[in-house]
Amino acid sequence: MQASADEACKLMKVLSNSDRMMLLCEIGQGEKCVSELEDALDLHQPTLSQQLTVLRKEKLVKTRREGKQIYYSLANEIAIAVMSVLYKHYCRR
Amino acid sequence: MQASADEACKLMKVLSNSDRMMLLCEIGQGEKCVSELEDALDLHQPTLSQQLTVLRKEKLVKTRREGKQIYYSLANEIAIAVMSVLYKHYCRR
DNA sequence: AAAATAATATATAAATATATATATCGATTA
DNA sequence: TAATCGATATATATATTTATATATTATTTT
Repeated sequence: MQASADEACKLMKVLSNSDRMMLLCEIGQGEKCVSELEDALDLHQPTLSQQLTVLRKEKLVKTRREGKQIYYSLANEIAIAVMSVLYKHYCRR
Repeated sequence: MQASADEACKLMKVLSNSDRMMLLCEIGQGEKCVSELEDALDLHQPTLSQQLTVLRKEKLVKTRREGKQIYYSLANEIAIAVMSVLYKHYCRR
């Protein structure tokens, strides 16, 4: 039980930051490159990059390079399922 | 969007601690008093009490006193819905 | 091909938040 | 009023966030 709780918690930790949350929402609407995310979210570039690094390390997103740009997309079913529950309750109104 | 993300995040923060997570699982199986939770989770009493305080303040649980004992039960539908998704993925295997 | 530029990432330090331990307090009942 | 159950205060330890500066990789321009 401790082990399962730790795993679940790890996901909750990644989701417990509103910048990361909004990044996931944006990326969820379709693959986005970093500068598009920067425009959408109004964050300083290093802050954005740091939060994207967290999402990458925890395997919530995957990346693909195309020239100078790096494109991000969602990569984790469980996270998507949780986000969907949250969306229904906090956004769909 | 910022506002919705903040609200959702607040819930994620409460869930991003494995002690609180396990407390919610225990309480989810039926109302429990503090000493029962203490036996189930093997935490120092103040730690337990502090985490229960967080759950109370964020309205994830409600309490009822019966004599000296205080009984805890779940009180938040959204949290229950998220826990249920997590349970399916991390525990039901 | 070297230099300049654009897009993104990393290092590090300071600021802030969270968790934990020890001690103490308050309420209820016997 | 003593014993039990649970909450709170406070100090310390630890983790997270944020800002500033710098590095990396790819593309243009010369």
